Amino acid sequence: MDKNLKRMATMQRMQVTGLELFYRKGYYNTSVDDILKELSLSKGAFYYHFESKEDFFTQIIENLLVRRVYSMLIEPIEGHDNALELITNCFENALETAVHNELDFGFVLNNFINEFNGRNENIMKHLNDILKIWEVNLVSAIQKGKFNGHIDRHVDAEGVALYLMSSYIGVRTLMVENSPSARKYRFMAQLKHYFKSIEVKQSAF
Amino acid sequence: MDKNLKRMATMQRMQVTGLELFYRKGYYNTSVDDILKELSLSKGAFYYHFESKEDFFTQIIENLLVRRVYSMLIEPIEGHDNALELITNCFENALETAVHNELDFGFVLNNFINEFNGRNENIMKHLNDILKIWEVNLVSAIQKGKFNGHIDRHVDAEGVALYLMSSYIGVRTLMVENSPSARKYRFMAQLKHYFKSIEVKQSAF
DNA sequence: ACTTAAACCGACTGGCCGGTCGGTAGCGTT
DNA sequence: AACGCTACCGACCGGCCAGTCGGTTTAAGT
Repeated sequence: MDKNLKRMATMQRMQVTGLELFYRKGYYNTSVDDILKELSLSKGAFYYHFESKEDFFTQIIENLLVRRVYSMLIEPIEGHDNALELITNCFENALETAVHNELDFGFVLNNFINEFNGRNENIMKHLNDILKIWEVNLVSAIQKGKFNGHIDRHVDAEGVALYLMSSYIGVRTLMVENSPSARKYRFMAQLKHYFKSIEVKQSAF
Repeated sequence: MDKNLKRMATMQRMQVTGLELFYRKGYYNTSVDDILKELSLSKGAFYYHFESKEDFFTQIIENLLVRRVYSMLIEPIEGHDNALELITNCFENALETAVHNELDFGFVLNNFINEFNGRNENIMKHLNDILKIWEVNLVSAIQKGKFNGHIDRHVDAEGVALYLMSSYIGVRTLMVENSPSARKYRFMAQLKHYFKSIEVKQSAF
């Protein structure tokens, strides 16, 4: 078990650095040696722990990406409060980390999906699974909102989820170069506008 | 001039095929030879007409991308009719071509921006210019809509433009794998919802 | 028929990158 | 002290790719 710890620690270090570099420079434009140089490790170490570059990336998805998407985009919307408020705060926080140029997982997904689309079916399946998880959880949050009387009963939960995911993914691309902070602010304002159009109309009777 | 025509024709063929392949496989994953093979041309022909792969791509942006973004995303919203209707129809058409897996230029921009972000500043500038043009035209269409009494005077035109671009770019990523046609339909329904929240409220008096 | 230049050919180079493999350092076990 | 195993080293291989260059084809001009 002690030995296993050593093994795990090295693999973890490689994966964390790998994700960081793949995110910044893209999968195909990051060589295995790039990652190894960062860690002062050798090719031998890499291929001792992983079968191939693709296997390495697959494990990164399963060990790091999935969990971080959970903690950043899914757990925050799981409560029983007003779903629209939960989602608003969740997006606000996620975009705030994006403003600071940190790893942001809606955008990471967008990047990787674009890079692997039509090129690596296996990895695409993994990435789509994560999107699916996000989507399912958004849908159920919205349905909960309808049940709790915060959201208009007539809205299409899947449609709203799709629209939310779309706008989030898209705004991240638009934030990469031009005044991310201002764009985040504008985006959140419009999101609230949109939410007003689907929340229950409480006429002032 | 006759000679120039030959020259132009060959360069045009290379650029059209180049854009097609860069779009499908990515810039860095498409070799110059890939493009040449498709056209039964040789390396010599390529480097006779273009200085480098990067120069080639820059010319593709300026000669093809810019124009097609104009005809697909900008000209359709330039009229004096109801801005929200114009934009709705424009997005509807653009997403319809996307459903059929054709070149779709909102998505092309997203792809390329992700690929070049942090890697090639020069190309990024060109791509951002196109986004800027799109944005400016959306903003002015919305302002026209406010002036013409179709859109609520209190809305933030830049915010709406950003939100529209975001959602469009994002939904294209989400359409690449899962039931694009159904998602297009859902997306358009939500877009109309959103538009209802920013159009002028005409109480039925 | 001869000249000239534009257009195009394709073998080659140098560098990078994923993956291999024969070795070895360190450490616990006996 | 000898063994054996995990973790790691780094030289090397084969393939790919952007870019080069000496040469050939084509066609217009004279």
